[in-house]
Amino acid sequence: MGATKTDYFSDKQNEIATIAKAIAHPARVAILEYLLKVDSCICGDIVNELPLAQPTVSQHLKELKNAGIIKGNIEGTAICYCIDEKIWMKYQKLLNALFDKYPKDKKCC
Amino acid sequence: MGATKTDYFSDKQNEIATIAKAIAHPARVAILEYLLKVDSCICGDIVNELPLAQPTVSQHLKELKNAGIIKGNIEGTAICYCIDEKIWMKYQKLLNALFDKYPKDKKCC
DNA sequence: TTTATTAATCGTAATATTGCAATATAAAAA
DNA sequence: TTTTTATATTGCAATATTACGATTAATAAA
Repeated sequence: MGATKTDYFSDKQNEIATIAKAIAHPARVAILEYLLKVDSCICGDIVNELPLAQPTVSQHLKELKNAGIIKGNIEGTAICYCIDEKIWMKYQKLLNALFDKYPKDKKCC
Repeated sequence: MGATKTDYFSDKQNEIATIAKAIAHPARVAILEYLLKVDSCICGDIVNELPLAQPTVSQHLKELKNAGIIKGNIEGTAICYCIDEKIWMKYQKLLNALFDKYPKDKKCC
């Protein structure tokens, strides 16, 4: 098979899995860290920052865009990428909500 | 290809990607939420909780174990699963460190 | 010992992901 | 218009993931 049975799970469970999937590749982590570091829109030098071919980087950018994490504005020939603050905060909250569920008073193990 | 070029990225970037990958499936999110909800070691009823076949659940449990997130103690015929608190907290911190990098005073977009 | 019971492993099919060369697209520069 | 520059898309090969039936392994119960 290979296809995830998303129908069997709740919307929230699928959403968390989708967020995690977007971050589940070191190249995409590197892209996000770079966007966070430069603290501005990046026009064009993302490909030069990564040790991957241009089509590969473009594909990873597409996945981040599909997840809503980043957005791109056309700026002449280049495209200006940056993190979507609203979605970024939303995803942080969703992941934290999962991690915060750990009980304060553990009863075993 | 299909194989991630982990050599090209930093240990931290790979680590974050690995954590995210472990959570990047709704079944694994469901397993974690269940373990968090019952707040105790679970001996045997994880398979019944999920809408997937036993070998599939076993495989997902294996991935969570490989990521270090859960641990299993043999308890008679059953196996007692629970979340590894230390790793759980560590992963929360690592993900939060990434999300917290968002600049307080954004300069563009 | 024989018979459940529970979970892991094996084998395999279907699908997804990763990566890149080649090509296409679109806008700026000459 | 032609050329350059920057990014996207296509097509494909290699590998990974997801899922499950069949089987195995290990312990408990009869």
